[in-house]
Amino acid sequence: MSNNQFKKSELYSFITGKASTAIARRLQKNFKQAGLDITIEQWSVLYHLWKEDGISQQQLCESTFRDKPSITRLVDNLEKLKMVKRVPSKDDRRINMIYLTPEAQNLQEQSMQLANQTLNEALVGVTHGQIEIAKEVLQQVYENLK
Amino acid sequence: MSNNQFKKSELYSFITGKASTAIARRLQKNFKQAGLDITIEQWSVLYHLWKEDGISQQQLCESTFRDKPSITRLVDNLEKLKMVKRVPSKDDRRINMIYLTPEAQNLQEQSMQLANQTLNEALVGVTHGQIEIAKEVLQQVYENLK
DNA sequence: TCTTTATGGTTGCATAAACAACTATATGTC
DNA sequence: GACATATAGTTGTTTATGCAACCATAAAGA
Repeated sequence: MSNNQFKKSELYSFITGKASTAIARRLQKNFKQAGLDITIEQWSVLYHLWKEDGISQQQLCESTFRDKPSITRLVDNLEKLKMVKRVPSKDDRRINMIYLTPEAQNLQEQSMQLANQTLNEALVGVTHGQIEIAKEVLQQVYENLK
Repeated sequence: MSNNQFKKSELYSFITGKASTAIARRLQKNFKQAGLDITIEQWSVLYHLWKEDGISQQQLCESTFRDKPSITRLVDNLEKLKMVKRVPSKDDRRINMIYLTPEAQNLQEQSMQLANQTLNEALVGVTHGQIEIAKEVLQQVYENLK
């Protein structure tokens, strides 16, 4: 039942997120090297819009696990970069629907390829089975705390 | 040999670090609730000083996986909070040795207890064996990219 | 309908990160 | 010893986060 007893040391890098920080830095570096001038946080917003275009800021909050002010400002910056457009909803005037511009649509293929490449770099020497378990653990942690 | 073929979807939350973000938020919340007024980033610096007091900023960069400007400013803020003190090295005048104040020494027990509690909250329903594998994966990712 | 409450989004403020450029001191080489 | 190079730390700028407070609109309840 309880995890109370096991050894915690070395587990604190979990908290500081060294692994995901390292992945994020590498992805950013790979973007830059390819001449892609967006931040990974902006990319994470585009990623969800590529899956479904025209969703509200609130939906972006949930799918990117960010709070409302963060999304407001990421959308601000993406709008400045002419990557997305805010379109007021006709049904509910509180809602902004966020749409990709053609320019952002063009980034999908290249950036996803760079993301895949980055994951491959990250996972050298890790087996498929280990990855599956790590995914399960991280998913469970997220479910426990969200 | 190659991880090229396996399914990448759902793995992108690895990049965005949803799990470690969730842990960090919960730890911050637990600190706050206990009346501990430090950020988790400041805590991560103190954590390494509790393990070894009187190390240089450069050593803190390496152990916390942060760059030099980040450590400069974290130490700035910790100094304002009277948690640490910069002491110029006599051997090498480029170096600041960072020492805990008694006040910071007193925080160790309580904050580590809160960190353990947070990990327990995070790992509910996860087995010891799964945790070991997740640790190995994250460690390998870090080694691959650092 | 009028009032309360909930929801979607924005703004202000403090902290932190990434990157580049910089200063000061040490080390290595001729 | 003089000059080049490396190392330790700081500063400036842009972007992002977390939290609280706020505004506008919608939905629910009396």
